[in-house]
Amino acid sequence: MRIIFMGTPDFAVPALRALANSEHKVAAVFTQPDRPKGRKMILTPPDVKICAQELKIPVYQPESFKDGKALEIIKGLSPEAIVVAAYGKILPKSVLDVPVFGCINIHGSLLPKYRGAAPIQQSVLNGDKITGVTTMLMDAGLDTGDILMTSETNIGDDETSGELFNRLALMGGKLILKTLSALEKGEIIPQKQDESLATHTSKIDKTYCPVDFSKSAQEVHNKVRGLNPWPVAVTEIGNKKVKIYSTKIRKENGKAGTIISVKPLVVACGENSVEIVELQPEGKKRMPASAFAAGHSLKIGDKVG
RNA sequence: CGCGGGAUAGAGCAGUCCGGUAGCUCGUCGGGCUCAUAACCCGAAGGUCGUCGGUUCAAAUCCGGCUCCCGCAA
Repeated sequence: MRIIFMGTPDFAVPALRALANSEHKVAAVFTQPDRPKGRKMILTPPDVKICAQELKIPVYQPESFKDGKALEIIKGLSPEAIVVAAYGKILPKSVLDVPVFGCINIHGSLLPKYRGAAPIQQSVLNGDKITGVTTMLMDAGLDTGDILMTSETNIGDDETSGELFNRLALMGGKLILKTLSALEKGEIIPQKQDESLATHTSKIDKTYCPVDFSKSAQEVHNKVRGLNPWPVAVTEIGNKKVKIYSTKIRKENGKAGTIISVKPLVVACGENSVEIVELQPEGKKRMPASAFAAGHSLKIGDKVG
């Protein structure tokens, strides 16, 4: 099948690679324009662009679809399908209507649950046990199109968003191949989404980061792993701002938000407690919590948060 | 010139303002105690104080250049 691929971050890369290595022909890749990133605001190309260049596939980075130029390019490529994975732009109906097989989105949740921006992190934050990837036919709404195929997986008790991202990205790559070949053979009956089960997720930003130790240890743990590797849960220990990279749930109880053990470093929560395993103080590198404790003479009863 | 923190023993920190034999917690190694231990006690090893230059009788500390690391903001 002749396809156009649209995607931006690392999540989309395995799908692009899977397609490029398949019997399908990736005629072009659309991705977001290069953006300034990092401390020095260096202009950085999206991961998908880097991958596409390596695969010698033409790359287009339109700022907008509004002026119709991008539409002309897409029509000129005469794709049979457009595959979209975390592209980060809304496609107008005029584009959706171009390919005969339609525009197929790879979404990082089991739709209709978690429509929208950050489904993978949201599923970890909520402590879900099961998630997956969905391929769907895009329509004018936000992740509201008919479902083609799904693939499920369990979320590990200590799995981080980053780890789940990687797994789902690979699953997405496999699923899109299955979906395309089934579509070609006419073996798929698109399923309407059950609107009564639909939920939405918003973008994750740093307002999610502060940890509330009055919540249960499980909720704290979910926040820590859900926000890893970005933007990372934060709190304050000994007047220092620290990011918390990983925690373990423990059964001890105590006054919420206080240290109940220094070695290992354990903080009491509203219910049970969490051991802080790895953290990063402001201006410092990541370090084991034991190292941080060694240099800051923390005491049992010290307040955290 | 976006704002800011940092580089000192294997790790994490103090010491820098006010120059004068480099210290703390942890780890490591040896010994002791113990049924036992990640607990406790005793002891030991381990550092050209990021780099280059300047001032000085004397620099981790004061002055200037350079390199690297990180937080915030975007």
